[in-house]
Amino acid sequence: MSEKNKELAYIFSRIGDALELKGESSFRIIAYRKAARILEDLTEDIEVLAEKGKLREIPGVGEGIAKKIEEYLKTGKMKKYEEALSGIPEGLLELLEIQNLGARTIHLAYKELGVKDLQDLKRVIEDGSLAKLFGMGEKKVENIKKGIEIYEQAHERIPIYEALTIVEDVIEYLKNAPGISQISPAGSLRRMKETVGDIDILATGKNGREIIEFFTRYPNVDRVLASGKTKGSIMVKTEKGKKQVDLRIVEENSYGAALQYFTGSKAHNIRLRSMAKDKGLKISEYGVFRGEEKIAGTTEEDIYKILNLPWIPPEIREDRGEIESALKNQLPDLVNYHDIKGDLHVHSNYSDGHSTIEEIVEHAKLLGYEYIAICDHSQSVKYAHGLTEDRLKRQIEEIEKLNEKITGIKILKGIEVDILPDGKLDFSNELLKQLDYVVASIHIGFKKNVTERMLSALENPYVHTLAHPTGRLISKREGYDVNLDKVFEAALKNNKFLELNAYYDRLDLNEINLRKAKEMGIKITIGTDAHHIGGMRMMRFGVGIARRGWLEKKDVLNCLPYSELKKVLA
DNA sequence: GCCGTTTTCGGCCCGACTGTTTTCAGTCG
Repeated sequence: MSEKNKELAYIFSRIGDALELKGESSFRIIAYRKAARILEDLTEDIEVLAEKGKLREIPGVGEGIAKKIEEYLKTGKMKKYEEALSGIPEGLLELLEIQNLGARTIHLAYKELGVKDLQDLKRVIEDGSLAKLFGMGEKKVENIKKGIEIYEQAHERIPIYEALTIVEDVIEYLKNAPGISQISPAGSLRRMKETVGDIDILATGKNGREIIEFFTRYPNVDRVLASGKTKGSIMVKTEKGKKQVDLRIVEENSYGAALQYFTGSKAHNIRLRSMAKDKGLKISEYGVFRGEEKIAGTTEEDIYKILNLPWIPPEIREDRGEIESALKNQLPDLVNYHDIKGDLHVHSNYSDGHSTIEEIVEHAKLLGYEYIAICDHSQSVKYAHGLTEDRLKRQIEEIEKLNEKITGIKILKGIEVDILPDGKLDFSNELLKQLDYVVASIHIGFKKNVTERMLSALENPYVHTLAHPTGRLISKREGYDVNLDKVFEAALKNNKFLELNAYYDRLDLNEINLRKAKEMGIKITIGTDAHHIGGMRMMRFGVGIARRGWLEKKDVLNCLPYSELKKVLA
């Protein structure tokens, strides 16, 4: 939320890395990384918490970390950070991201061979000096070399959209593998994170080796990284480069335990295993054990049940309070894809979309929607062929005619009206008044008084929703310079909705902000911002992120049936 | 470094694989 939260999260994470390189106690390292993760997730402003003396109330923040936070907030510096990084060259920490290469080896290479960055590392591999170090050898070096290769071509995270496309194709292919029975995506993909590191698939079947071999013959395979009887790993060619896909085969009676384990998150799993331990049990990817005796493992539900927990949906398994809620039997009843009754943000070929209104409507019917809102750009957004007043009026007429003609679905006359650099809206109130649904957003002047402009838009009686409130693009840009706290307050006060833009590169608001909005009592709309009918399928990512933000059906405007939506918008 | 109705000290999730080792360390997920 606040800049300071992010800065501190970054600092603690770097301290963790630095201490790892220096061979510090692993528990201390874990403590720093945990603090980093929690700060990253925190919606409250750390400065505010510090002022109120509430730092120690944050789980994972004890005396030591609290003091360091205070020191940083007061002085802008942290002695521990400088200490931890001292004597560690700039390029060394980055090497921790390379597969098959860990802190011990990096440290060794640094001490013995003066390796300071990736370039040095490649050099000592080529000249053979790394292999000669104590405990090293040809094969280890060969694996590190492979790790570097993967790091260089595929280490960036994969957008959920791309990952899902790949995994669905691979799973479709795997259904024909000999003797395969159950198949599921696992990992952060199953948790619907906005980006994923790698693609994990879990399956059961009679002959693991045969299934893995079948897997390695997947048509788009670029290279086989590993192929055994329980695990296979391939690089798949995609439009955007090569991506790694892992397949694991487990026994039928371990499927639940393995699925739970490989879905993660790591933090969530550690909590579960701790709880199990307190009960004298042990959880592994093979099952739950009391001593030697296996007492669960076939289904995920069984694993949770043994800990007296209801099954927890994958999207919220992040150790962000879901276990506490589950213990109290107060898990949210998360919104589902089939709860969505319409798409409230679609562009037509009137502005920069590629589909006609009729095509969009037909497609919306196919998706089972009750309504659809056409929200094209307004006149000032020239690059998107924004509608002039005249063209908007023509569109209104077309929609009115279509509404008389078609059955089974309602078309809402909408607009995505720009909030101009001076804070005014791009159309007059007289015109906006004629529309069913008004979305306001910023496309011009990202750095110019964004907060004030949004606040004034939220004061306008004809605006319903603020679209993509932070303006971030996941793979491209940071987002507006905006004070979201103020925007949220204004939305609440004026009874406005905030958008979860489901376009895979936006996913804006993100899960953390969604949860905050929900807790404040602000309702959310999920819109795809589709520019062609194919883009309307982005709704599933929107719902995935909504679930990660703990949203329930009642928190989402477009879960309302048309009759009720109409009343709310009026 | 954090944490605690079993502990204010002594724990902190678990197992597999690999490669380098004569019994284990490093790395991964």
